[in-house]
Amino acid sequence: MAKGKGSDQGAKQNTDGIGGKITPREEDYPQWYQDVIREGELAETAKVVKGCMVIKPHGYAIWEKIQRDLDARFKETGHRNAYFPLLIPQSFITKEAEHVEGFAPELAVVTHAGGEALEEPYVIRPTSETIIGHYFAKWISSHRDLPLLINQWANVMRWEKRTRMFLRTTEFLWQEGHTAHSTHEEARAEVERMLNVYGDFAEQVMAMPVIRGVKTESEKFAGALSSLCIEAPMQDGKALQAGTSHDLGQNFGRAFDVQFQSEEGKLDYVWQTSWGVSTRLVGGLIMTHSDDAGLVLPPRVAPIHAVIVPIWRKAHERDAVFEACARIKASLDEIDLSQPRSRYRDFVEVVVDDRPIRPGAKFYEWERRGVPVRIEVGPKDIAKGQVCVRMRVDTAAGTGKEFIPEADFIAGFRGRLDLYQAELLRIARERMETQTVTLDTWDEFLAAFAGDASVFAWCHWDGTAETEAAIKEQTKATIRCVPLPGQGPAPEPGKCILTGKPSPQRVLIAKAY
RNA sequence: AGGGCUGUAGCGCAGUCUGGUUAGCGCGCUCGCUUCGGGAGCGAGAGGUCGGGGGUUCGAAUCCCCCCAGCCCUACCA
Repeated sequence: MAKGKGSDQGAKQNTDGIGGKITPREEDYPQWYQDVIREGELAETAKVVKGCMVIKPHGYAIWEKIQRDLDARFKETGHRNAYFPLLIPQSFITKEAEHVEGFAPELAVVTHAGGEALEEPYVIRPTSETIIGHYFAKWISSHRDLPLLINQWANVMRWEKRTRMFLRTTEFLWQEGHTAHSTHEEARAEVERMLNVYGDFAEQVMAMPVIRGVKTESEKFAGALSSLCIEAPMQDGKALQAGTSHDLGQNFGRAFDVQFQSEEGKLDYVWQTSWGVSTRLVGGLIMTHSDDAGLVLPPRVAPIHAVIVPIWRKAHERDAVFEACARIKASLDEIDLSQPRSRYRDFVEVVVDDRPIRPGAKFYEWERRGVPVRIEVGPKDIAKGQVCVRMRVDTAAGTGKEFIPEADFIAGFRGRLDLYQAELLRIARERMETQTVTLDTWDEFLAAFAGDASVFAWCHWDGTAETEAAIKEQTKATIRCVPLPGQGPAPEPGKCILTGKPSPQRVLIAKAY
């Protein structure tokens, strides 16, 4: 076998041992996912608490990036943050019939406090519709109090049977928007508006393409009239429900007696919505971009944009190299990455890795952490007034080692990040296209979902829950959503892929996380 | 919740079947010297409730019981 001359050959032979091993995706995708999280120092399983995770600083910093961008978008659309109790009186949960049925199996309940049994147990919130409904009832009495647009950043707990880091943990961090409106039309507009906020965020900030759609009756939120969602394709062809936006109708308004007096003086129940995204997004980020060398981060969610690795041998070189590193960092520090009309200013985050270990070891480490840009500064570079640049992933934003005049590099840095961001989205979209198929026969369908395989399949469906369940039972694939206008193939009638009965349009089917 | 696999140092593992002195190995970690543009070399070190509890035994990482946790497959699930 011919030996590759590229450095990658040597690297592969040494992946176990120093640091941990990252299992290649083709070998074992779930193991790869866990390896990336461990080696990227994103999180670890709590172990001492079932199903929970410890989010480590680098992982949490990504969540903070996500939070900050979304928070600005919520405020931009008129929402205000508030905070409600973690514990909810058990009786609240039971007030909305469908809601309690949906959540009862996964509730954690506090039965004792202060050394005594509680008269009425508290539920640890799995979501806050009920307790927020209670307060909405107190806050709303007139149409002048509407719309009421509230968001909460919080943790919630759902006792899931099976957990996976970031994707489904017992406790997770999220935001939940809760709004109340005087008409159903207005509430529906809000539901759509926030779904689009999520969709835009996923694509623009996370560089994660999504399909926007409507959940089927069996997949919708417990207690909602309907649920909109964004579904993101992962590298293994499975779908990740990355965000949901629910039309709650008047269900919770009735359950919690949230009434308002209209302009005409009539009493009516409010129309409510709720919408949320969670730390699951971090899992989606990992499975959208990362590779066998570890984490890959789009610049807009990267806690660190660039790492500078000083290269030197002799003591007298050291000072000059460190000085150059400090100068380059200072120049990069000044670069403003803020988006137009942003509520917050964002500057380039740079780390100079001056630890006394060999450069190669640093390269591997920062690659595993997903830092977009690596800069090497050595005596030769200083002599030539240049920097050596290597992007985390080869794209149009940069390929291989580039040697660039320092001033040009600084001047082009923001553009480089923007292009890299765009390239990651382009690559993800291309992959989505290759994973997306239009299927018309059940044989094709069975083949596409054989074993552990999954694709994004556009198929006709007769619209019945029975067929939906049959598809799931036979293939483990589920109807992810009925696409919104502009998503997926243009609607045209056809025949259900399983039953042959008439279908008005194709729906998205995939295995799901 | 059912089935399977697993739990020994930070990470990855051997040892368990067939019980027996101070529980090993690789990497990582600490110190020293030489090194430093893709995971350095040599030398000297540190680091362990063998997941937890109970039992059998002269003696348990090893055998038995219970529990906890993780991974995979079902089932369940915004």
